[in-house]
Amino acid sequence: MRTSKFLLSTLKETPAEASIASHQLMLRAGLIRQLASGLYIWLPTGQRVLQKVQNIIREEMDKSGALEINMPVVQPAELWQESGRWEHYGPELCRFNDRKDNNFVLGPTHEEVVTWLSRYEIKSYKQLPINMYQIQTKFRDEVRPRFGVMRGREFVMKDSYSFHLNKESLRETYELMYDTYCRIFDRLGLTYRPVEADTGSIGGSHSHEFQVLADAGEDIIAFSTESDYAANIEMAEAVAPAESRKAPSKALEKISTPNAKTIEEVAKFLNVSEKELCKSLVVHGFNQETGEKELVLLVLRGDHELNEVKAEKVPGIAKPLTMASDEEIKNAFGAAPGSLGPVGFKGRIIVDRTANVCSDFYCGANEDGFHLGGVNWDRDVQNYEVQDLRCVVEGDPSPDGKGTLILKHGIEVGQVFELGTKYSQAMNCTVLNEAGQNIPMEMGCYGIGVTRVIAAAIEQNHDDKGIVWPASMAPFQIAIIPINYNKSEVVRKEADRLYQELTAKGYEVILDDRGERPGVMFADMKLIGVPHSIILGEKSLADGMAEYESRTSDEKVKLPLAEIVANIESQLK
RNA sequence: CGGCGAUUAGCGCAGCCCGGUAGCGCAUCUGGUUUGGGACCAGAGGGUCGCAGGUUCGAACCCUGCAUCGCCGACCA
Repeated sequence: MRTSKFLLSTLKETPAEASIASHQLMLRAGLIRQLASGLYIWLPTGQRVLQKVQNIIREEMDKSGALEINMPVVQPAELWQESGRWEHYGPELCRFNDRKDNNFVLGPTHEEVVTWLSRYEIKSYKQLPINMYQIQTKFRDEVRPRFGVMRGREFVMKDSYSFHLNKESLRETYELMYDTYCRIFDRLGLTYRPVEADTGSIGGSHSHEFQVLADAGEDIIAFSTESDYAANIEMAEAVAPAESRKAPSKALEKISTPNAKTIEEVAKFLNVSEKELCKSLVVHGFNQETGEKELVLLVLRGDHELNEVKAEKVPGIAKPLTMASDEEIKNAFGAAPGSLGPVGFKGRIIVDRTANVCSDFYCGANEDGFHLGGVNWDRDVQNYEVQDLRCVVEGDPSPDGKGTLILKHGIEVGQVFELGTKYSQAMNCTVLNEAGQNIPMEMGCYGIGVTRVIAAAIEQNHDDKGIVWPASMAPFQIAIIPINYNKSEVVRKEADRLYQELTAKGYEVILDDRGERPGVMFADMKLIGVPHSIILGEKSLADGMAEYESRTSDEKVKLPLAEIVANIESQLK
């Protein structure tokens, strides 16, 4: 490619809307342009990267035996009504009507469509297992699109779906996909970790996420210092403290705490550590026998945070987790949030494992402006349950008993699920087994955020000059930077000759034939992150020399012209 | 969806408080000079000042509403 025939579209200044490195660099390097909130155009440079990532994914998926298909972006609402997700998916699912007033959705994912497909195509266990994938555009009307393509509304995803006669077969393919994903992310040159994950709204029983480690990541991952244990913080278990609760040593007392409402304020006012307080949160729940709505009080130690995913999984707590309104709280407790506590509360109380070993603690008195001190479980509060409710913090013991936990930010670039029969049962997707019985197929699903992978790669690989692509993703492998291309015939001839030679050998080369000043060319090629550069100048050429520069080092190496190609080829191997 | 903020040339911004000729830097185009790390000189083009309404002799500026974009939070295969 010659720059004069290309749309380089680099920017010297950073557009104001971009806050993280990958977003800024994708705009500056001319990879993407924003069309509207969460919607992006992929410019030629970006499209080249996108295609490289897609090709790697496609190669590895094909190698794993998966079959590529292509499903429509637009899907009939009936399928979503069948699966039940028409009601449950919420406003993120973009719905619309066609001219005949039929309901449709823009596909945020394709479980329904692929299940419909299998229902018609798969009749016999002899056709199983089968794994079908596509690389395709998805649309999710995100509440808050941000960080460029990291969380766009429209994005490219590789999604695959496997169908099985039984759980053993599903587990085999799950493992195969897990390994395939490792190979894909290895080839993409990413630093990542597979971690145990929650299954979220897609449902299912068993799941791993593939997390690219980066400070800009929106997820938090817990790792063990001494074992392979790694889990999304949503899933990471806070094990029950080893020490047992101390016996009460103080009497219950009521303390006036004017204007102290938050844990921080109360701790400061009482001049005690936040660990000596317990915080009380009120959420919606329902009676498990009658189904009647009720408020549930969750109690955590003052310095801990509620893990909403864990709370939602407790039977009798509303899903999605909903905090009670101030009015509901006032009616049930006689006090506003900021002065709530378990003492005297008649409803259901769920206590976090760690809060449960607190003794002589402080909590709200259920009277505005007052807290209680010297509170003790059993003595002062009798009817409560104990659950794991909190987010783990650094230093907590690892759930596998080996080492302690550390926390890091991650970008979720892939996830694998064992779905089981959630969709096949709801949508009557069955197969005949050897005994001639119709049974619902076991399903798995496996996704990779293709566009997000690119942002994640840049988060991990950039410097102050621009993107430093992993070799497998770079839009071009080699840049030829001729100084005085438009004036010096010697330079122009050699640049053109090298360009032809390298292109003929199948390398992806960009020749900067704009005749720009050297600094401009150096800056642009670094910004878009071309891994290898050949610099041609009149003086060096007179001595039969050219210069080589790698994107990862600022040093230029002078080499005889005759060796320059062989030198680069050895590095590209 | 809540809180905050922004919207003026392709990009980054000033002008608004205190109403009266719409500006700066970068980018673009022309000519010249220059050519080893985002040059210089001279000139040129480019604006419904987000939209609608109001106040006023007169609104980028004051007032009201709306829209869009962003940030923080909530949310999220």
